[in-house]
Amino acid sequence: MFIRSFQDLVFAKTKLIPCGKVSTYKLLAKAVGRPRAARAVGNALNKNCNAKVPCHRVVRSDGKVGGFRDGTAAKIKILQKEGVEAVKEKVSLKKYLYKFR
DNA sequence: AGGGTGACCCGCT
DNA sequence: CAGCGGGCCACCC
Repeated sequence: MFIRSFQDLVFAKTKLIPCGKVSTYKLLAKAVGRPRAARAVGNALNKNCNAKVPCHRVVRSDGKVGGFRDGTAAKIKILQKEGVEAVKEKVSLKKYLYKFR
């Protein structure tokens, strides 16, 4: 299918995040060509949390897990299942950060 | 068409 | 180092 909007582009990139890794809203925004649209990225994921899109693997640039449609706690729970350790709702980007190229 | 919202980021205090 | 405010962008009403 074809990408017809900024949102779809965000989903496409989010799907590329491998299991056990995480990415940030800002990096995602940059990957889609809108380095300043980190906010819009979060908005997009919030309205389209599909099972095909691992939106739970997207965290804030400071390492905080950020928010989640089903609750921050649930997001952390999933991340831990994936193998990502979260302390005080924060993850080590130095270890789990996945960079786009 | 205009205004308000949101899973954010950066800078200043 | 932590907290507060403003700025930015895309989507919905």
